[in-house]
Amino acid sequence: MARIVTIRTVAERAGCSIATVSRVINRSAPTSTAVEARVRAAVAELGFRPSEIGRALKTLRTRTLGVVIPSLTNPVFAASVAGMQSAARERQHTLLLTATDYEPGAEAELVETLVAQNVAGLILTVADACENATLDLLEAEGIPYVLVHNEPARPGRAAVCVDNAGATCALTETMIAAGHRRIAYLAGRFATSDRARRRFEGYRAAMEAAGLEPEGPLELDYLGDAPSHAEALAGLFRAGAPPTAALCSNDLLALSVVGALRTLGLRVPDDISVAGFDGIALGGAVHPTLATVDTPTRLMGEHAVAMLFTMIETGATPRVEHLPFTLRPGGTLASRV
Amino acid sequence: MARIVTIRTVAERAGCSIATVSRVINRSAPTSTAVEARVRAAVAELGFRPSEIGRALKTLRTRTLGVVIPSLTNPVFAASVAGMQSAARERQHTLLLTATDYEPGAEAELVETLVAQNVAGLILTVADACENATLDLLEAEGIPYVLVHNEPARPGRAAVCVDNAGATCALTETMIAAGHRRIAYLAGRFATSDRARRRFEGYRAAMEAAGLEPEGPLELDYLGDAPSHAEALAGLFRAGAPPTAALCSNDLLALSVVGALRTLGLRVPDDISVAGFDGIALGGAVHPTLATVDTPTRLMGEHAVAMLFTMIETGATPRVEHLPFTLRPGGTLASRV
DNA sequence: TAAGTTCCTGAAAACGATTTCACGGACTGG
DNA sequence: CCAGTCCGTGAAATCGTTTTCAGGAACTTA
Repeated sequence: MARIVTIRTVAERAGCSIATVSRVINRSAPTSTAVEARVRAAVAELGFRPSEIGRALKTLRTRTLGVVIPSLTNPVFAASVAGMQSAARERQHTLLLTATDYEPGAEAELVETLVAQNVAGLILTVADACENATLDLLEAEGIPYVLVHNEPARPGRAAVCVDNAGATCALTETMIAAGHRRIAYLAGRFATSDRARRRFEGYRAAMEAAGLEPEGPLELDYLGDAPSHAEALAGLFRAGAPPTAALCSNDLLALSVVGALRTLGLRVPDDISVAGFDGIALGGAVHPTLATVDTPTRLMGEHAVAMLFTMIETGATPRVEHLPFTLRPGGTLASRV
Repeated sequence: MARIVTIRTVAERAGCSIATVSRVINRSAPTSTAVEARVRAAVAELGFRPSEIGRALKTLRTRTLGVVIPSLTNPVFAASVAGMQSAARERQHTLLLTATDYEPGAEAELVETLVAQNVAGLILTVADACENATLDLLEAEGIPYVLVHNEPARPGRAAVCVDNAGATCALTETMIAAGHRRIAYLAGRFATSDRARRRFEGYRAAMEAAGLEPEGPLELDYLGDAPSHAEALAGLFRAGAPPTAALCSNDLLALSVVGALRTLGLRVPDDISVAGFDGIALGGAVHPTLATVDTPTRLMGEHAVAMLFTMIETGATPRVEHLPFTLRPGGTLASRV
């Protein structure tokens, strides 16, 4: 039923060949004004839109970018995808979106699916940006890609990210300056996030620089709910000297931790301070507001698309772009001086 | 560079024709075990994946579903897209995702783009499901689509949604039962959401049934921030008899309103109760927790995909599927008895 | 006027798959 | 042993574009 009007229909109507129609549509070669007018009229009357598939088959290039993220449920990824979508739309491209749902083997499979669709390029957030056979494959095949959120240690991989270690270091220094000495580090599962590892490094560096003993990390199930977190956290306070502050590897975790602490009868920030990482919008809507590292999530998505396009068009060599972060003060972080 | 290995390469390697390779891959016709083994070996050795584009051109049908939503930034839409993605993946399909960013003319343009890509079907959340030229166009072209979140008054449009009016009515009744008499209704811009209108109807019905005077709706800028909301809300309380409760047309608005009320020096729920609609996860993470209507957002996305597939495969006639909602009690809603 | 340019146009060959059609070989049954 | 079936296979057409190549008309220039 759909797509009954092809370039051939238009050519017939305009009384010319399909080659000429193609030329008019793409302005790929000069045409006489008379013919051009007839073709444009025919296109309008028939409501013709060239099939992206026919075009893609010939050129072996689509106007589509493949996206692989862990999950849309995390507002961080949702925001960066929103940025990608808007940047892609500006360039007349669309997004082929896939999510791994934190399933280990899914990355490779999804990338394969996307490559089979001849995407012009890929934007990914992966579990591990260093040892990653899938990325190696993309490089071997010469398919351009950009990482978002990931911060590859190894050079040669294109990425848009923040300085995770530096930001966490700065945040930790702020906590230390506020008088905290025993600061716990809570992380989502390291296995699914090299970012959590980088952030932990920043925490450790700051603690050691201040002559303090870094703890943890205490790994919490990323997908866990507040009750399961409460149980895990209770252990921290059975010890002789409980922490006065908890640094969480991301905001979603931090919000869950605040809730869990509340169920344990602890007041935030009076009994314990909490801080997160990411800067999701809702951190500012809750009470007390969440102290965190504000990262330009949406902008990261936009920049990733921009970088991907320059790679596609100019064959530019991959590079890592660090976007600025800011420390966002919040009610969950109190002074102990 | 990419995709140098085609079905022809495989045929050569396996010593047979491309037709046979196609048959083996798709099991579309019986083949001798010897040939089949050779083909499978060749496929594996060469790492061949059939081009979706070549396939699509011949069959005029892709394994892709087009999605149009207002914005990924709203967790409601992010969650339903997550559901779509997972349901689509189960059926070996991918999502071509687009967002209007609440821009009025964008719907038509995005649908056109998606149709040009020969999507197998579309899933949309539109501003107005009744008077909608874009949907009429899809019907005229015979392209299957399913609405999500929208609740079309007019029959003949496929949709997955909740009973917006009924749910709001039930929520309003709960508030009335809790002793509230003056209940304000706060809505995002009606222009961009027929859902907000349906919900308001439910509120009005419940108020009138209880012999109370419905108010408003007070339209707040959906994209506005807490300060701008605070200003608008201040007016409500300058009047002689301020409301004791505020019903918001969605959770994001409700959270923002709670924050705005706080800046006005009003305590929630002591001075005023607040309730939302949608049931976003973060409503349960804040303190006090947000009273709301819990809608199965992710499930709606999954069901939309399921419905779309039955329409595609069996040509089933469009129908509206109502999913159940539940009233979620929360700390923002206090009793006035 | 003849020859050489330029410019516009159309015929036809891709691109990578699916699918129809026909053919040959290996059966089966009388 | 022959006719009739059946099954596996390959050649070729097809899907909707873009692009190359060559030809013809309309010029310019000598």
